[in-house]
Amino acid sequence: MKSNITMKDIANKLGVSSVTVSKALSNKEGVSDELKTKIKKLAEDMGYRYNTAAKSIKDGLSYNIGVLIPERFTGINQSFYMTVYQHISLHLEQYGYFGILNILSSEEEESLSFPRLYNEKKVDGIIILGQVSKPYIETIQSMDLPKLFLDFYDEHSAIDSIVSDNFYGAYEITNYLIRNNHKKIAFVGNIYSTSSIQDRFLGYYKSLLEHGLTLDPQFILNDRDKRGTYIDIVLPKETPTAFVCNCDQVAYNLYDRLNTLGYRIPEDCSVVGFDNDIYATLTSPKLTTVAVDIEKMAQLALKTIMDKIDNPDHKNGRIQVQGKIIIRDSVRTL
Amino acid sequence: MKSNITMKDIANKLGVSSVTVSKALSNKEGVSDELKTKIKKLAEDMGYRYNTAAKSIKDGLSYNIGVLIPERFTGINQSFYMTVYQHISLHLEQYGYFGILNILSSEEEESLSFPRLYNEKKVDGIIILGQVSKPYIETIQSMDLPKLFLDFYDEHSAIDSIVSDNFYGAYEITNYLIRNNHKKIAFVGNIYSTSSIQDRFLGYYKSLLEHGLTLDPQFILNDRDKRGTYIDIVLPKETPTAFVCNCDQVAYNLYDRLNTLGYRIPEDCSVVGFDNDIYATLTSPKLTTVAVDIEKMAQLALKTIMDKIDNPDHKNGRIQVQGKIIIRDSVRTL
DNA sequence: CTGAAAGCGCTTACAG
DNA sequence: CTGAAAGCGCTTACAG
Repeated sequence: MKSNITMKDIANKLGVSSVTVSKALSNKEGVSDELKTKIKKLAEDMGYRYNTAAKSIKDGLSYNIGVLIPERFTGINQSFYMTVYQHISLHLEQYGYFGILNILSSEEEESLSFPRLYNEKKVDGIIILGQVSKPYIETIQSMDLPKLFLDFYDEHSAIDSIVSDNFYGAYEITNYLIRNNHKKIAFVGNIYSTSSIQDRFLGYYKSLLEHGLTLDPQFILNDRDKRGTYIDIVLPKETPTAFVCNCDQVAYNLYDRLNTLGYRIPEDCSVVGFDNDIYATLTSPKLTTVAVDIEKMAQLALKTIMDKIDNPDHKNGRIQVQGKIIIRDSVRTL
Repeated sequence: MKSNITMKDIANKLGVSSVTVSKALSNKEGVSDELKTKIKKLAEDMGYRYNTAAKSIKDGLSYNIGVLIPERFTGINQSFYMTVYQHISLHLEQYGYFGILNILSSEEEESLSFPRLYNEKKVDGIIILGQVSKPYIETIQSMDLPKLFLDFYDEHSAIDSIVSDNFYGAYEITNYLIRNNHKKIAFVGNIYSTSSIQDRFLGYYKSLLEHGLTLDPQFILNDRDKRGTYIDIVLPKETPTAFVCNCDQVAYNLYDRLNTLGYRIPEDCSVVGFDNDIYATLTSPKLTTVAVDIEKMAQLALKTIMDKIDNPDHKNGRIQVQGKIIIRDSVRTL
């Protein structure tokens, strides 16, 4: 099987023109059925493969979508974004597209450089998966390409985004704790860190408000520093009966902390998380949490970016995807 | 900033030819330094982006590497291959390449269809990450493209492969158990399932042989069915004092099983794993295991595939990357 | 139904 | 040092 068969090669063998071969292989009008069949058969036999690059250069599309993940979200213990990427990659199939992963290094983010993906016109659109710094958002905004934020958003930015419904998710799971007669409920997370955490915090707060519970500032527990590195969680003087953690991994960290201090879960303290990722089922007891609908987020993200490729003026604004509470064994009824 | 600036646009503005612009931007000989600087400056100002597709069509290279992962290795709880993919994606940077993930569906694997990645000439080489069926190996072999097996190999296939040193890794961790005075040591894994598991089993066996211990067939415990789905692990009549699990996830499953049956780890039973993935540190007690050098595997895989792109006759054969034992808390000295 | 011509954006080989 | 010509593999618009 010779390398690099082109339409011309097929055309020559059959004594027709490459235009005819092109039409036949892409099922266009204007070729007799007989010839069409003959061409397809020969193409198959010769091991012909379509050269996408040639098409790309014609219509200015790469048929690739870029997924940009900031380096700090790609640690060995943070499989969430890779799982999202996996779903995206799977659904790209139905659009005839492929996905290119570009991990954004911290240096690039700080020096505000464009991702290589962009400089080399490798993609027709780009999904930014995971919060980037404010200045870098401007860099992204200046890119001449359809773009979409996934799993975060920025108030000042006009860029479309798709997020899980952090606010109502946290609201509902806090309601669940209150229905189980908890009153001293702490929130675990750095509420200045990302918009997701902030929204989850506010959902938690809304639930407290609705139930006439006061928000004790001591019950907002920090889980990470400014750069996103996890820190030891410091418990307040009075131990809460329940903890709303901003994500499952932090719930996992909290389990450790509580165990070390001699508290049993859920006998002494109830804990809930958010994300329903691998940490939720690997802990003991298994974690009650809010499941993010990764499937739907990936699907919507692709639909949106494809719409924008077709029509650059297409606007979706911020779309929130509802999650659902998964009840496991980490909450006790008081 | 106008969309789609080309070299011609820059050339027109400066009253030079596009050939000169091409030379200037790629730092070729034959343009005065003065003009070169002027061209680069203008390109920057105009927001020019290089069109890789045009280059692709010239030299027949896509500057992409494909990573093919069989669907069954991409479950929510199987982050290992995604981690490997992540490392690959990171190292691709230094070659000026990008990575395209193609998850191979079970239907494609069964119907022996080429991955879409191949049919559309999207990549210059392909890394198959995770064992595929024997018939599908032949399909891969018939692909007219540099290819490499990562984390598995096939004896009949002439395709280069990079694997972690399963044999010696298992050998050494079994030695470690024996040094801790264990004598009744079981192996957990379906030894007909993949070459990795087989090799790990044989390393375990070598250790037994060397220490004059007999291999009791009842001490080979099955962990999965033919299709790779995990099954309940059935313990032998006489309980071993130690278990060599073929991977960390199975060790995790075994922990569950042993706990249910009332055995404590490591007081009653010692357990070791393989891979040092997320399961190793999320279990309690933390798992003593063999760390696979993902970093080095990814690096070698890329080096090899790039060598093959440069020279299709390049042959590496099977390369084994040494792992190392990570001692944690799941083994007790008898 | 079939095909010659032109063009997508770049590079290479050659001429001046 | 600079550029006209040809070509990579395909498609589109048009002519026959």
